[in-house]
Amino acid sequence: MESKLSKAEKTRQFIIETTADIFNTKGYAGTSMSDITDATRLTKGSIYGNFENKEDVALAVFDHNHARVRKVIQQRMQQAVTYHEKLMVYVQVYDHFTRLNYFPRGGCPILNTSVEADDTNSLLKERAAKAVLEWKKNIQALIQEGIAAKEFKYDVDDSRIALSLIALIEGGIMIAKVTDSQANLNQVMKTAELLIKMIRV
Amino acid sequence: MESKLSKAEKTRQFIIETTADIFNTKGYAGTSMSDITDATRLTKGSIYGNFENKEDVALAVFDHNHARVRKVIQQRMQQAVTYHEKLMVYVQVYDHFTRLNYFPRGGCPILNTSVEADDTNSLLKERAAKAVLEWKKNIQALIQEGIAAKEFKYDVDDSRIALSLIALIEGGIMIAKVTDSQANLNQVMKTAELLIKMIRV
DNA sequence: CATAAAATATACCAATCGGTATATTTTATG
DNA sequence: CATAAAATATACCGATTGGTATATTTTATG
Repeated sequence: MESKLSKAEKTRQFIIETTADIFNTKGYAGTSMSDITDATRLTKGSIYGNFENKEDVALAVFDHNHARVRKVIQQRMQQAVTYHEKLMVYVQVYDHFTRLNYFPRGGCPILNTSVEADDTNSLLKERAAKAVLEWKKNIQALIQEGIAAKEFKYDVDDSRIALSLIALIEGGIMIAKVTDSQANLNQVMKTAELLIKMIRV
Repeated sequence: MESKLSKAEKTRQFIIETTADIFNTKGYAGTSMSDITDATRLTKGSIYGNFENKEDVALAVFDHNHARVRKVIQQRMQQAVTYHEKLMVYVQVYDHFTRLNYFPRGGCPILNTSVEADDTNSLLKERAAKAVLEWKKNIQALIQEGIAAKEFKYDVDDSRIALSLIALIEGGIMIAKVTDSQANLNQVMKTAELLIKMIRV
């Protein structure tokens, strides 16, 4: 019988899922192979049978964590009708950043990976950079469609708005996590809301 | 003769200065004692004679890097006349973030330390949190003085503006560093400028 | 310039690091 | 149910980790 996932594929997925939070809290340098074997209750042989090395696990984990966050956003965005509402999904999601458990423990994987890897690990950096630029592109597309639908002003600087929204979110998360205050993120999200309001016709 | 600094104090300062960039690029977990001895050409005995442990070095290095950034801002702010100009110092400084070498290699120490330490090191986290809240307080004070001087609207939400400015800057730095694009930070700083313009009477 | 104290270097520690070669077990297939 | 292949476990590697006890050197002082 063809099982959907081979044993190894299942193990691989299991390793990724059980170490997802570890990498996202302790970081790449801070996570050891023994952290991985302890958490999975597997041995090194099993880990190295499914991954090339620690970096390879970290890369797969980043993709997994990133996909998880994306999924939450996309899901909510489908419910939204207007483009204004669609953009506001970001504000709403990060307004409940702490409470909701959509997010992997340790916060935003893009932020964590970007900040750790930008000077130390080119492969992880590349993934994080791609994630940021893809995110930017998605927001720009929403704005452009909103313009076409006469919802947003025709001369909106979509690139600037997209980058600023991302910066507010990621910077807001940084502040909220280090000060242990979701309220601080909420205040930043109010400015994000203002930014979105300002581009409406 | 009373020398200003004792030998040990000079060595301590030397260790802090020569490892400042290392900690800020590789992070706390990523920096090893041998990184420190290699860079300083000192031995472990000398390092441990002046610091309790690695964490103790990292804490001193954070204070040093943070003070360095603060100094640049304060210096420029003294030249500014109006409160609008004072707030714009942030925009101007981070508009040249990459070019200028005020900043320690590795980017913003507050961002780096916050993101790494918020789930792993309570002492470093505490320092970073203090730095953020002090920064926030300073911006709020500028806004309040600007209000008193009839330069800013009387009903400005100073807390929200302060947090949003910080978020834009730190989020913008994250984006710029991971995408290797100062231009991305400049676009975010344009929004910061807009934010500052909006509170004027 | 002798001497005590302070600062630095040397030599070492057990533990852990990431990684690998090989043995064992589990799985799929005829 | 035998067998080959795939997956996992065992046992090990040298290097490096953060840290310390002690020896040596440098500094300040009477």
